[in-house]
Amino acid sequence: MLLDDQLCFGLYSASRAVTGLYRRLLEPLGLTYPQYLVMLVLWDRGAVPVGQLAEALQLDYGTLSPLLKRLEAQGAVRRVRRPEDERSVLVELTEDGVAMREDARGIPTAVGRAMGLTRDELAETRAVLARLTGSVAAVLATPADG
Amino acid sequence: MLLDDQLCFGLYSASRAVTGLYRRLLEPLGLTYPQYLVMLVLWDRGAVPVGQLAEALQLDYGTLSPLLKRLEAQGAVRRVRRPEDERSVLVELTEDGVAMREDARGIPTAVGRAMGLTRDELAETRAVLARLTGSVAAVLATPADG
DNA sequence: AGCGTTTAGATTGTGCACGATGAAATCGCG
DNA sequence: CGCGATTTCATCGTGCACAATCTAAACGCT
Repeated sequence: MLLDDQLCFGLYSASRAVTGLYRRLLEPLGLTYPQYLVMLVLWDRGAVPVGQLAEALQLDYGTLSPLLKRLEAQGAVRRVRRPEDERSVLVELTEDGVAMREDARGIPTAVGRAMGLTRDELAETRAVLARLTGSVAAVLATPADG
Repeated sequence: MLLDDQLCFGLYSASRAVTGLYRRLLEPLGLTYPQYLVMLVLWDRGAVPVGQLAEALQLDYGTLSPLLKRLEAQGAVRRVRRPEDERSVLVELTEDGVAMREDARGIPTAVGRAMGLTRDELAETRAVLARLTGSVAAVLATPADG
């Protein structure tokens, strides 16, 4: 029942440390880490509805709506209601948002370097964490006990 | 530059999934995950000053002060200024706080099961993440570039 | 003793993260 | 066609997480 014996705390610490690293790397771009994740999806896929962002990032509207509002306020994205379905809001990059991609080019490798892991360790850990996330999500998906 | 290719996103997702699992497990105790981490330290060490909690959890006063205030409001801990150094605040368990330990007994194994990893994978991942956290922290400790 | 410095902690402001609720548009079924 | 159900998104409230600022107590140096 000790703190450092539990993987959870390691996970929690590592996640916060990495977020802190992104904070420094993204500060020149004026982005936070979750905002950067949204930009990654948009750079890859182009315009997507809010719901697809929510699914890709596993975040709910309560988190994404104000986040997208801030991204829009700073001119990185635009939100447009889709004419063929007025419920849906399409999030698309502005020119500034497209241009940001250049400024963010070096970030993934910088983060990779800072982590100080071998290529194999990176891949292995990524795979294990994906399995872990899936397993935990499955447990959480069962309504009552777990 | 894809989302799922990056360990960071795996880390971020896994951390949030595990926190969600704790949310469910801790709900009967009326604790959040960070509050539970504080309780773990107190159950292990007894009364400690706020600064030691901050160091153990790698959180700053801005996070801990209100968190401890809430823990005190619900009767799990007490905060007492130390007479021999009035700057320092000692956080100690109340009787209710001590008693909570019993209710929390099953949580670590429940989490371990939900993660669905082998004992070796758990240990290995914990070790890799500790190294990663240290490496990132070292980079962040260097003032400007990284 | 006097006074600047350091230390321990609290407070404030911003931005996630999530549960709960609400509102509008669309769909489906009789 | 009418109307309840579903889908899509926004809003609100609570609780982290962190940077910046502030306060008060203790320390150190002359």
